[in-house]
This record gives sequence, structure tokens and C-alpha cells, in this order.
Amino acid sequence: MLEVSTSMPKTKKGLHTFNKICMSAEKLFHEKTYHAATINDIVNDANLGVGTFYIYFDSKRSLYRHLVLSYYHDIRKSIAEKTKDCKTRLECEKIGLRTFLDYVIKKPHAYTIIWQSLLVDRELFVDYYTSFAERYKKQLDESIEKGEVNPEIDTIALAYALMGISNFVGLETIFFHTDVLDEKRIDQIVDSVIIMLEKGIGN
Amino acid sequence: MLEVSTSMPKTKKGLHTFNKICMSAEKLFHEKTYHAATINDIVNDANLGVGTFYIYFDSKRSLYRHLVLSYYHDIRKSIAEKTKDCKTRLECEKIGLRTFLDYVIKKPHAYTIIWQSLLVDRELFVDYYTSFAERYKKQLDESIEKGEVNPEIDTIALAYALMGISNFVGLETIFFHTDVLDEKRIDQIVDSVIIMLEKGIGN
DNA sequence: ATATAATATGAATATCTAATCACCTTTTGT
DNA sequence: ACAAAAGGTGATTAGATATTCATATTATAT
Repeated sequence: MLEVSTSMPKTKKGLHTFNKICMSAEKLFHEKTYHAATINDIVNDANLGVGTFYIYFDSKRSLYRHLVLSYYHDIRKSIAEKTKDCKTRLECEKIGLRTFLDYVIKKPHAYTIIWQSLLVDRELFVDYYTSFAERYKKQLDESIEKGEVNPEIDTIALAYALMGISNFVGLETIFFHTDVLDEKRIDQIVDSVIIMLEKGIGN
Repeated sequence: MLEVSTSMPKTKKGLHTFNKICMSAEKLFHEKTYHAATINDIVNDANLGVGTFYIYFDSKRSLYRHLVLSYYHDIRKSIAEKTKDCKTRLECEKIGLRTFLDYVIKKPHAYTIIWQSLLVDRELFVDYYTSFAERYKKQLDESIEKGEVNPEIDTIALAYALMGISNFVGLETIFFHTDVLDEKRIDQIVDSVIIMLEKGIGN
């Protein structure tokens, strides 16, 4: 499923070059999209020869997979760490959403690059979201055991609904909202979602 | 913003050819993605010459735009019609979600083609979702007036959250769920979401 | 010090594809 | 019936791009 196939560099210099390629690719896949950003664009941006690229990656697609998998692990790790000490399901959701939004505000390219997987590598697209959803579902099932979540709710449907909320609220936050993003606005968004999860949308 | 630029055909025969192009493009953009599906693929599938394509569309991208805009109007129209007689906000959300799911089950290619807009035409991507969200927000604001929605909730955040729920629940329903899709399963998904919107996720 | 492994290069290759255009056929209105 | 408008064609063009490879430099371990 979600595995890395790249053979990592063996010296500090190699690692530095590897990272330069990743950073340039991140920037260009985000700005120009995967198909429009060429290997030449990437190595020019990184001040390297074309051949150097193929020392570190088998293909353009394997570089792309490497980026998506690293975002997957980063996002999961951040959320797991931050929600470690949460006492309730709702607190988990609040800190989880906040962590996700902070991550995509800091790294908006991660957002667009993951989104592109439907076009670049459909297997990766499916694996990415199903892996995320399965882990989420397990947590929700545990919360049902603890009596924190209504057992009438189907946890797979709920997992996707919650992922959808994070992703689309993130979409608005990063791409569509033209005003400056202050802490207050993000708090307001998170609070609105948590009210909904706590009491529903009504009065 | 969301406008069509295609000059429509002037005879029944022309309309028939136009529709054949659209149907083949829909199929191939869905199966192979926008970039991998060539104009040749499309006209071969439709049993037409390459030149014929350029009678009806300025470019590959203008065909793509035409498809996305037609989905936008279809989806909006379906939801507006079906929710016309709904008495409460919650009933609106229930019928709206059900209508959206029925639409994407019937036309799964619409789903993947819209998703691709981030890569194919970023302006269209932004217009598509912001237009949808603005209309949604207006309805939610009206519901606050009527006392049906908690005024503490930010309606723009809520609009995106609700769009995210539909889209990601749809994702699971169409792409990731391998079992057969029976009516019961869809009802269960819709009911789970509505419980959440009515009472929150807890007990 | 030197052999070996790792890293770096960019011109050349082989393949692909959106769009054009000059010419042909069919349909429509009068 | 017939001109004009609409529809249809596919070989050709012009440009692009992922990957290879022979060769060169640099780093590492003994």
C-alpha cells in the first residue's frame, strides 16, 4: 500500500541534493501542477543537471509518490502528537482540526499536491484516503465503546464526513479566502465546526 | 465567472455530434484523466475525424470547461428542484445530500472531472467551489433568520463543512466502497450524517 | 595514497500530441 | 433546384518532454 520505493542518498552531500530536488518539486508541482512542471523546470530551480535527478528518483512519478507519502506521515504524526493527551472525542476533533489547518497554512503546497493524486496516480489517491479513513474509523469505534459517540452513527460514514469537513474548510482557509488569515479567524472556524459536532447545526 | 464560451451547433446533426464528443470526453477524462486522454482518443471513441472536434470546441480545455459547467448547473438544478418543498433546514440538508449522492452514483465521471479542475484550470476550480459556497451561505443565513440554525456558527465555515461532507461521503460511496451499493447503505449514510447535523456526534 | 563507491552532467533520443488547413459532403432555406 | 451555410476529414506541423548514457568529478574507507 503506502510504501516508499526510493533508494535514499548515502552521503550528506547526496542528502542535501535530494532535499533540494524535493523542495523545488514541491514548489513547482504546487505552482504549475504536476503535468506542467517538467523535470527540467525542477532541476533548473534546484541548480542541478537533468541526470542528477535520475540518481535519486526512478521517474517523475516516483518523486511525486515520495512527496505525497511524506505529507501523509507528517500530517498523521502531527495530529497524533497534538491529540495525545486529549480527554474527550470532541477535544480530539478540535485539536485535530486545528492541527490540520495549521499544517496546511504552513505548507499549502502539500494540500494541492495531495489533491492532484487523482490525476497523477489513482492507486495512491485511493490508498491515501482509505488509509486515513480506516485509522479514523478505529478511533471513532473506540469512542463508541467509551460512550462518547452515538452508536447509531455509521463510523465509516462519519470518518469520511469528518475528513471532508477538514479538507473543505482547509480549502476555503488557504485558497479562497482573500483576506489576511489571523488567529481569530481560524479560531472562529474551528469553534463553528465544534459547535456543530457537539450540538448539531440548530439552536 | 462561470460562463460557457462554446458556440453551439445549429442543426440536429450538429447537436448529435456535439453530444457524441461530450460523451466520449466524459468517459475518457474519467477513465484516463484529462492529460492522458488525447483529442485523438476522444474523436476515435466518437467515430469522428480530428478536425470535427475543432468545429465545436476551440481547444481541449474549452471542452473541459463546458463539461464542468454543465455538471455545476445539473447538480444545482437537481438539488434546487428536490429541496423546493422542504419545510426545515434539516430536511433540506437530508434531501440535498441524498440528491447529490444519487447524482454522483448515476454520473461518477462528473465527480472525478470536477475534482481534476485544480490541475486543468485553477480559475475554474476556485470559481466552481466559491460559487457553490456563496449560494449555500445565503441559504444558511436565511435559516438563521428563521431561527433554524445556531447564529454562533459562521455560515461560510458551515457552508464549506457541509460541502466537504457531501464530497467526501460521495468519495467513499463511489470509489472506495467495493461492495454493491444498495439503497439501504445509502440511507444509512445519509441518516448518519443527519443525526450528526441534528444532535452532534455524541449521545 | 589509492581504489572504489557515490555523485554530477547535459547533449542526444525517441516519442508524443494539440491544433491547423485545404478540401470534401450534407443540410437548409427560398 | 440551387446557393449558402453547416458539418466532416485526416495528413501534416510545430513544439514539447521524460529518460538515457558516456563521461567527469568528488568523497570515503583502508
